[in-house]
Amino acid sequence: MNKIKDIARLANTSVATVSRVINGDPNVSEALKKRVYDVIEETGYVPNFVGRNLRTSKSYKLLVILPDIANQFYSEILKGIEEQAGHCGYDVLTSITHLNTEIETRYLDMVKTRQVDGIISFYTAMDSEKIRELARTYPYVQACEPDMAAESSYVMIDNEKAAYDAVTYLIEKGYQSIGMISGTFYRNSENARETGYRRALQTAGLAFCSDNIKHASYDYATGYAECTRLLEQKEPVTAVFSVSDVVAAGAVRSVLDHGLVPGKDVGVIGFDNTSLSETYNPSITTVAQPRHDIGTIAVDLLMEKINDIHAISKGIVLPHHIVYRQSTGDCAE
Amino acid sequence: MNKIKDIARLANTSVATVSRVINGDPNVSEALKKRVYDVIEETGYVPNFVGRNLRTSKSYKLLVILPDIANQFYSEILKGIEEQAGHCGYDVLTSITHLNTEIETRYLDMVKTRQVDGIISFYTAMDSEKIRELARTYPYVQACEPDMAAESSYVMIDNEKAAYDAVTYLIEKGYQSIGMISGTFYRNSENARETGYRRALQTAGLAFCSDNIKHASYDYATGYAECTRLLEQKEPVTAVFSVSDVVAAGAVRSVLDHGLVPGKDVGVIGFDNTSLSETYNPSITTVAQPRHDIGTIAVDLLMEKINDIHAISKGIVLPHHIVYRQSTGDCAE
DNA sequence: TTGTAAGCGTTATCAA
DNA sequence: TTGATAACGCTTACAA
Repeated sequence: MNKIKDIARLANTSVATVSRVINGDPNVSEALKKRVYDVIEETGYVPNFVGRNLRTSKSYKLLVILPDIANQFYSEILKGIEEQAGHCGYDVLTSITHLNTEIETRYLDMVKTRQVDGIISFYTAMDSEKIRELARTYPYVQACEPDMAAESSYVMIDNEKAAYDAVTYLIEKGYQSIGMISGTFYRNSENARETGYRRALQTAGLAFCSDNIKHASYDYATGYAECTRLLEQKEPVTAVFSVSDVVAAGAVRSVLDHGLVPGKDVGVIGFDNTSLSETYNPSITTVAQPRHDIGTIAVDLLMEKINDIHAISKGIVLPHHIVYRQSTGDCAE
Repeated sequence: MNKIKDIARLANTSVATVSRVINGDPNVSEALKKRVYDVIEETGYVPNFVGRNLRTSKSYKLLVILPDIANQFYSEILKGIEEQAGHCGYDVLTSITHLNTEIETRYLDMVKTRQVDGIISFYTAMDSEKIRELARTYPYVQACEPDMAAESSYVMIDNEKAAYDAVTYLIEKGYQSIGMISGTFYRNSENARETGYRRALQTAGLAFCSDNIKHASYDYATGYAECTRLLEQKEPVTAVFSVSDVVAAGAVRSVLDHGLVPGKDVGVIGFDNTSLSETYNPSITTVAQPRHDIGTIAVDLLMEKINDIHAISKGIVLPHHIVYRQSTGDCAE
């Protein structure tokens, strides 16, 4: 494998000059520049970035840590991240933890071991103190599901208000007995959304009944099962607010299997506006997050920390909106 | 930021010894080892892997290049890759090209610039000659959608036979006029599947009509639109074989909107056994690929090349199977 | 404009 | 068992 030294020898010049040519330094004569380019062309030389990165203490790589790629939700966010990172001259690498702390540790270490310049994380299973220490010392930004105790920069929506808005909409639609299918993983947002759910009931003067909050994994089957419980309990619900679209899809199916009509007999609202909510039959009303913006802003926040690790940590809250579809009787067939 | 030199000074020893301790060299006295560990603990020292990687010419990182993360299909494959890579002491990084050649080039270069030890690619938009040269010189394995001219190792299913099996099943179910919704991106597998479709018709003595092959993007909307064309053309089809589940979902919806019953009036088969095919209403019969095995085998093939870049290139073909669901009248409600 | 040489943080060779 | 030091491939003062 050719190194810069070989190129210098073949082009009859010094490694410094070759380096200058590679890095577009204008202070190289046209003749020499051409000679070097020719040799690079001939030999197919590619600089070793490990050597470069060591010397410059920069990798121009960002790492995005996702809990789970199966979640449609992250696709559009990632596009925003890549777009903005590209503007800043950074490449984006992604890793998936599958909610495993050991794996997460390995990837978090990539910023400590200088293999990436910063990290954007969408979920952490680590304890707060560890993350706090990390965020204090290395560029680290949280998105969507921040651990507030970490005191890092973060970007997210107002989950409490989002839930409040969704449930309030169900109430406006005339549904009186509203259940919620929450989750068991993302406790921060789940708690916030449960709070919003209760506040909406309270504001409307509806009674809260703890039986009406169920908890599902983020999959279709448990969404189906928990909705079934809500529909078959002593005081059945007539509407369901779910913390995820796939769970809402399971719920809709349960409604159908009970001989009820989604959006008429039973209203259903999901969360995240994933393509499933759009394509499911019937289509599912859902709370949409500004995914692209979440991505670009996460990068901006990270850049601030990369440029100055002591930059003040910012929390940025972005607006959400509801997408109205058949499962609440909107957007008729 | 502490470096190995600092640790050596604080522990009153040499950098060589610290390096030995870090790397678990047994030839270090217990006393010294403890002293070094204590200092590492106190200081929170983390070795700089860029320095290490430069010295050892190894990164113990693999890069997986995906065309598009929105595709559910890759999630399980990625798990297989991560599992097997873990066994081999490698971390897995992922990048998404969005089918953009420029972006793909940037990520492919990571193996040339020595930032990763090898690459597994699920789709390439580059021209064959470039990929051939890359695969000759660096560890590079193709999965699912190989460019055969690249002469790299690869792992995939037999797409021709998979399509043949799917269409033959529709014929066995009694459908006589079978359409196909192919795609416009993954030409290798699409061509193979179109060939399999035609061979199945031929084998059954059914006439092939070019009007019966439509081409959709890999999304719901065009699946819906193309199926609509198949159902409304002069000689309407009574069954549809689609190269992707999401397209099949659109097709199913179109069938419903024509007042027809999927799995009875019109049979539909999708491809990839993504969760959508399982959860869609009605559920969708589909061709399943051995996703987990595709992942582990891709890693094995890559390791062979990492250990010896001149190792012979292997093509591995894995079995597929059909998952029977409602859209072909199986697996009754 | 060009070249020499130090240095990035590590590992590994060699000698002690 | 330990330590001194060269080397990995590159960038960047500094000197010429």
